[in-house]
Amino acid sequence: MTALAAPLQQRKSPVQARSAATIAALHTAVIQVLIKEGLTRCTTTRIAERAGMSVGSVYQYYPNRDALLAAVLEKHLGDIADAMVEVCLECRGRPVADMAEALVEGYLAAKLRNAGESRALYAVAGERGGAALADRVYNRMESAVTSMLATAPDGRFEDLAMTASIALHVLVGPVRKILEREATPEFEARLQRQLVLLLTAYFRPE
Amino acid sequence: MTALAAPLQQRKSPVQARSAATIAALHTAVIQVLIKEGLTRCTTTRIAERAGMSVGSVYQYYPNRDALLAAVLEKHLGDIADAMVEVCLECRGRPVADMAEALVEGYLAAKLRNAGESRALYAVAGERGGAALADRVYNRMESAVTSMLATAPDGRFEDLAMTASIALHVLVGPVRKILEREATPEFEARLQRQLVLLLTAYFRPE
Amino acid sequence: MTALAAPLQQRKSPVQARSAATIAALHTAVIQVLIKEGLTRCTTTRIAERAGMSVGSVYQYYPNRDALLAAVLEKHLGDIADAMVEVCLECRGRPVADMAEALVEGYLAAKLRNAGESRALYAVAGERGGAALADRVYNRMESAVTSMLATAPDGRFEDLAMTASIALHVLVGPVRKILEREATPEFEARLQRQLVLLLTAYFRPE
Amino acid sequence: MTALAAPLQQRKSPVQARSAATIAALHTAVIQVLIKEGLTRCTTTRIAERAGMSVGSVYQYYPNRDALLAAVLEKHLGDIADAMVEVCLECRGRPVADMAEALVEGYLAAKLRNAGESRALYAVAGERGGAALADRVYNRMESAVTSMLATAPDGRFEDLAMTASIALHVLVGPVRKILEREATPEFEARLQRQLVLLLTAYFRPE
DNA sequence: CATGAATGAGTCTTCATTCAT
DNA sequence: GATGAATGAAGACTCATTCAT
Repeated sequence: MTALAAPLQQRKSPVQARSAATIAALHTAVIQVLIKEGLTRCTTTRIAERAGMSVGSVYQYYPNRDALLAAVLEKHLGDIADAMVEVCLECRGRPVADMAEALVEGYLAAKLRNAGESRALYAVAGERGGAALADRVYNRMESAVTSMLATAPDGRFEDLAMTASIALHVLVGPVRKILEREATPEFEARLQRQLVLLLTAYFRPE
Repeated sequence: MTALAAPLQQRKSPVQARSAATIAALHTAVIQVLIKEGLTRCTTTRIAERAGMSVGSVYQYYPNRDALLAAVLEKHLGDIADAMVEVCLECRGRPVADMAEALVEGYLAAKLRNAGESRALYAVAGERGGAALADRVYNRMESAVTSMLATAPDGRFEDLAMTASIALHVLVGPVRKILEREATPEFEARLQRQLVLLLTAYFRPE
Repeated sequence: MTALAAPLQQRKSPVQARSAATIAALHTAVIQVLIKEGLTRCTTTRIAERAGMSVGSVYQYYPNRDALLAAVLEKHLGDIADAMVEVCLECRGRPVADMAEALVEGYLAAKLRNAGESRALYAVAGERGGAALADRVYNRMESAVTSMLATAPDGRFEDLAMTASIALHVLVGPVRKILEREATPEFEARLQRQLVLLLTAYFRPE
Repeated sequence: MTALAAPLQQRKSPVQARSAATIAALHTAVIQVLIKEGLTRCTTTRIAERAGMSVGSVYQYYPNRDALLAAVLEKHLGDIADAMVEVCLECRGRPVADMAEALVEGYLAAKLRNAGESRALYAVAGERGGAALADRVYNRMESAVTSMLATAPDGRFEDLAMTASIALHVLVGPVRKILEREATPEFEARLQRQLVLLLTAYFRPE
């Protein structure tokens, strides 16, 4: 994989119904192969086989391997962003402690919902282009968080946009740590609690 | 690359002096090729060429490509860990605000010192085994941070080890964000300040 | 393309009118794709798309890709042969100088009328079977030229059939040369004049 | 094959001795596969197999298939040009009849010496880039012929350079005709005689 | 010890052809 | 008859690794 950012779109859109199912099957297959074999061995052949179709068909939907991987990553990140945006909308006007909790819980939930998928895609995101893609998605989340924070009755923000950005990126590292090992639910709970404390303290200093 | 975790050690240690220089050249070459060509095109041949030696010689020092990449990643992370451990030792007994500042500044400095290298290695770290390797290194840093925090006269830690772990991992996301784009020094300064506020607030709640 | 000579004929002849139009569209499409993409990338799908029909329909008219290409080549050569035959008929009984001029002018005109097409088909003619096909067509022209030359009042032919054959093949090289580069009209004129001189001298030695 | 003209040179030049032999083996293999299988089926794998080496080795010497084919064509044409240039040098100052004969005989000899090779390469020359390559080589021959003709005591040339060019290209068609079928020696002799007459008449009109 | 040519399995990608709709 | 998605064999090319020199 070289230029993940390149052609993200599918090639054609065959009969919608079948198309959607096929694409879903493809994405699932990518995740599975990624988990089972790793990025390097996540070849078009293996993906097609796993998805129960021929290699040629893969190329009916995506112009090349990179585009397929990028699409899967984009979908994954997009889903998370969607979840976060919703969380942000729900918490408007609430105190920062609530916001902190919602943010942490929402992000953890979204990432852990498909732990395997999340884990598998770190490799894809590390590739050329993966970062740019992630960046785009994170911007959407930052906007949502920024808007939400602005409505907090008890927030004190010296640099609102930056605070929102940090609040979000701060979650990335710890959550990845959990994902990379097999964390116990108990450990998860401790971590979650600490992250809430962290953000709450950050949002309402002193 | 398939199993980054595999054989991390070099094969032999010829006349120490030459060996060290060669290995250094190899590591540098890996970084350069990684930056210029990306992980996929970071081949043994290209690395050897860049390092001014023959492919065969590479195999004199590392059993295979993965081991070489892993060694480079390990060295990179190790250097950062070293820097952080030192920072932690220096700050023992100081107030948490100082610790927060030292931590943030130390990490940022270490990562940004070789921004290209840091950026290039994200892809390697995303591969199979990269996470395990990172984990090992982070544990060392966590210990150092834990020890340091324990000496803070004004700290209040409900869950010290976890706090140390989070304090560290919390820096990962924001710093990566900076690295992935071309951030202005001004932006870096703002980010750094916010991160210090974040950790300070976290270390001394209420 | 493997066996150009294979099945040269179309499969069926549906409502004649539509059929003819479709086939014409197909031939045009072949030429266009050939010019734009080259022989290797002149695929059935691309041809069909260019011709505004589906791949399946192409197979309604030709059993396979080779047959289609062969048909186009045959048509091209056939048209040229037709033009030459006509020229030959018109010049019966005229002096060899007139014949030489008519031959040269006729051939040049026929080839240059669709310079792109002519150029594009060289690749097809180079393939297996292309030569055999060309041979057949050239025989027709040779006959016509032979008949014509036999009526010349001032011709002196030691080996009439051979002379006719050579008179024809002699034009091939120079004309191809013109086609392959972008020749100026002025250059064309010079070449044409020289070819007339050549043939005239050949037809009436001493 | 798409851009024959592209990278004509070999990639590296390994130890000269072996290199030369390997390249020769490769060229021979190309011709053989071309003859046996045709251009389309003249694949890198088949060439390598025929040459008794692995595919990888082919790429040690040529950057891609096109470059290899182009090199073979270039060598072929170059050899012919060499022969023709020599012929031209030998005939300086002689009467045009001698020149005509030398030209015809030289070209025929050069082409028929390796009839199979000549035949096989028509397809390659038909591809994109083949023409440009041929053009370059023909220019060399044209110069030689031009120089030679200028020394003829009995020549009358209205347009010397053009005459030389035509004299050369005029041979292309008829010779190809002979090569494409299995011509009898007797037929060859007749053709040769006629071509000599043709050029002689052309060089010394009236 | 160093070198770098040779190997050949393994990748991605394309395309002629078929056939269910 | 038309359509165009599916197929999968086949091709070009790469690259980790070895080993004779």
